[in-house]
Amino acid sequence: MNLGRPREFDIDRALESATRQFWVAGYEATSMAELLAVMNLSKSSLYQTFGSKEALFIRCLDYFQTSMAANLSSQLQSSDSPMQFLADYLESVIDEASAKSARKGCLLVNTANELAQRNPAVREAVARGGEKMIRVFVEALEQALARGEIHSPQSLEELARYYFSSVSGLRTMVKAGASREELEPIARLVMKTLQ
Amino acid sequence: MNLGRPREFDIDRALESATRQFWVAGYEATSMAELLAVMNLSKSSLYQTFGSKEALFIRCLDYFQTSMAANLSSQLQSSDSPMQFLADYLESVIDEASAKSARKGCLLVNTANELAQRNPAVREAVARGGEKMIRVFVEALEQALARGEIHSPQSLEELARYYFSSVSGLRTMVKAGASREELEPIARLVMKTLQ
DNA sequence: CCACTTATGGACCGAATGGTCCCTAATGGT
DNA sequence: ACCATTAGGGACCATTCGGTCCATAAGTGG
Repeated sequence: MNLGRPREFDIDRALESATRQFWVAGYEATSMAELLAVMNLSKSSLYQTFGSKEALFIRCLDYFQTSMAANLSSQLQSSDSPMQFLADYLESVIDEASAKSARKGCLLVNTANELAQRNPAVREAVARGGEKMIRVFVEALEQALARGEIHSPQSLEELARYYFSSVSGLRTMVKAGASREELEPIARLVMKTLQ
Repeated sequence: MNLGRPREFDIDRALESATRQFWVAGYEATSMAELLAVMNLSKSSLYQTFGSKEALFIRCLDYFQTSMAANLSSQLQSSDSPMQFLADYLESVIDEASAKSARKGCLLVNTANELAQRNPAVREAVARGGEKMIRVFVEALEQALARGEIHSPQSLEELARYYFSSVSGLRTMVKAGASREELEPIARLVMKTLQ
């Protein structure tokens, strides 16, 4: 039984717009006014549905996390080789360096740096998302191991964390303005370390 | 000829206080009111001396960069071995993970992620600072090479950038709440890659 | 059709934002 | 002594911030 006036907007669409805004500008630099504009909502709808800026942000983090992990998983599945998948992802990070559009990076990494350590709820959401990404990387490494493409004595868990950390580092370099020429050798070293 | 009433505060001391504040809270989340408090200045003094929040911030970035590079250099000099110096620095990053106090990371890395790509002047200041740190790392690697502690065929420049990127990645992991146990294996992999 | 519930638009809010301005204080040069 | 120049205290400013509230609209179940 669905009582009351029906909602006129789609929550997921609204979340997607909000997520993009937070992604580009960060949490602090995004105002409620901007969110209302991109989500195309009235103030009361937003507050009634999401409660507060912070609550909305955490919803966005989870939304991002979910779609990001699904995306990565499907890319892994459709990839020829798991190691190639990992190399391709590094490459896509580097591609942002020469992109004309905003280098927005990864919302989880941005958030980890901006306010994860100041806000416990945010930190947990970031940790959840990071863990999900790492699970995908572990899966890729498992496949690689089965194919004999990995000879490292490290645990796959550790390798996946190393890879995730390396991605985060590359992302920081991209944001700081590093060039593709500077980043490529780094990515190659990372891939070499995995094998 | 020094005309006019003499300044009653020490610019470097004021910069140091401001830097610490930006370091802990980030740019957006630091208000002028907080800056006035920690710098112990009146509004007019601050605006007369530094011009604006953004200009002050860039002064802070340069202040940070200078003292940071000097610090690293002296640590390298007083270290037993250059590779040990690099390993120690990674360890100091990891130490923050178990620290009770705020995990403030590195102001340059924080800034790269928060607003380097939105603000060109800031991006340049961050790039300057990053380059300075990389110079120290290159120096360490040169000493290590001379001692025969490096066998990698990579250029030292590339290795130094790899190392810097790895530090940035570790810092992100720390901010996201990773534990020392998760971080140690990453640091070991990084050091292994350098050799 | 009515009662109830939920959604929406938008006026309104106090507090905080970064920044300006003016008046007075303190110095050096002449 | 006095004037030019710079420093400092703090009132003041428009704007923006995140958030609340209320009247009205739009549905559903009885």
